[in-house]
Amino acid sequence: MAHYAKSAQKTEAVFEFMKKFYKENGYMPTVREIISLSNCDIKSTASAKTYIDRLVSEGKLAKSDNKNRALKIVDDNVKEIISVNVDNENTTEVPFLGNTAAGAPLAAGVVEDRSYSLPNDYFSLKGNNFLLQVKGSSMINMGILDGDIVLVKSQNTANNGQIVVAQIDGENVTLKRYYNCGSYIKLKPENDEMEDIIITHEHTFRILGVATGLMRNHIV
Amino acid sequence: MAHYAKSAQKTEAVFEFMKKFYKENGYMPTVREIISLSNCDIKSTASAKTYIDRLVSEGKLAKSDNKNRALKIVDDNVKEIISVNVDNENTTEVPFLGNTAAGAPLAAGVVEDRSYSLPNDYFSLKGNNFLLQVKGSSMINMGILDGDIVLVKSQNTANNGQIVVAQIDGENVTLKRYYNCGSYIKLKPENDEMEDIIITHEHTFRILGVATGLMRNHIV
DNA sequence: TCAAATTATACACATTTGTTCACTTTTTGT
DNA sequence: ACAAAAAGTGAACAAATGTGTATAATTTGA
Repeated sequence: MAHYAKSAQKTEAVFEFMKKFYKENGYMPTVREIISLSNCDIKSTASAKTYIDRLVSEGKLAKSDNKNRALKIVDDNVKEIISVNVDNENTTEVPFLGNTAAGAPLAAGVVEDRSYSLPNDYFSLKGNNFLLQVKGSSMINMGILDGDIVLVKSQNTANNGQIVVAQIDGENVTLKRYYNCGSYIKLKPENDEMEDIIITHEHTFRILGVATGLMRNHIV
Repeated sequence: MAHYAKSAQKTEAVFEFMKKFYKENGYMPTVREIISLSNCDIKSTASAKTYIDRLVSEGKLAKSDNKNRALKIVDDNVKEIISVNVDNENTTEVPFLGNTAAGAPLAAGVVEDRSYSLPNDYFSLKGNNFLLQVKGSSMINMGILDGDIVLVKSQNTANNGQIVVAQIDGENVTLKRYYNCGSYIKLKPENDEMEDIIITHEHTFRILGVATGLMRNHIV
């Protein structure tokens, strides 16, 4: 009863076409539209029907017999299909760019693989923002713990005393309190056991943003 | 060409039915389904078609001729139609019930005057949850600061060592680490300068929930 | 290479569905 | 109350669409 691997790919292609069609038109394609409009190289209504039946048996489509276009995408991401990434009035999508030890999270061409919808009536989300996960306990005195996600407002300058996301020598990204001392820059961890970091002119230094918020999804 | 006011209401009722049907089924009703399934008291397919045509001419529906169920809701709030309940694919509304010094936030009949949409792919939002703002610095060792908003999962029991929202003597609500010591209950503040709270049987004690997350909208 | 399983095709057919039309009923404005 | 306009009805029809069957082509595993 199992079907061949190659066919599984084609089934998926048909499914993709159907979702695309649904997104564009608001209703599902007919078997004949699958033949003529998809690029799946299907020439018979019976074949199209076979794929639909398979998708139904795989649980990806719901179907009522003998009804025209009466197919429903049961995949959880139907909503995603319909309303693509829409910020509604209460939330704003903010990209998640990795963690503070992960090198250059804002390098050109970085593709955000994830984002979170944040309540914009709680967080201040003007301008460009991103999220970063904290690694280590260097900001423990500020109530910023290992694993927390900080909300960062993108900007390349900061005032003394602000908590910044900074990149040193084009390498790792770090979250520290920032002081511009003229001839050098001081990054102060909020952890009594850690030393200040002094950035001299021999190093490249770049501010990526300023921390403006925080999320934590486990309390231990 | 104009039609009567009463009919306009009926047109709207048909439209509402169609949107509801679409929301539930993922596809639009046929003229015959409008007759049998809506409560609009329509007995003829021609009548149903008349309403559809009117909705199309009003710009509320888009239609391709001679196609089955080939209707599209052009209203901007399609997304709202699809994902009801304000919760869209990524967020869940969680009520904000005041602060930890605000008396009984969960008293019967309390009306939440506010709520926030939280990203449910970050926070764990199974079951009933609410939000509470922390007053004071009793949990500072846990990285929970004055003014933070804690996410609380509603439950009336807890394990030893969990951070609970509790109500003592029916009065103020407090956030502390919980230990059931048999003959008494100990609430331990995570602050070296504060004393444990011992709840004896002379007091009433009630667990309202367990802290599972945290938000902060300012980093100083 | 060979046979079985799978996939694909063409076509006929039945059902679903949109559309039209003649007619009736209801509503509206005077 | 009356006529015109609008709305509603039922039935017939045609188009769109899903379904089943017989058959051919392809793929798979040995």
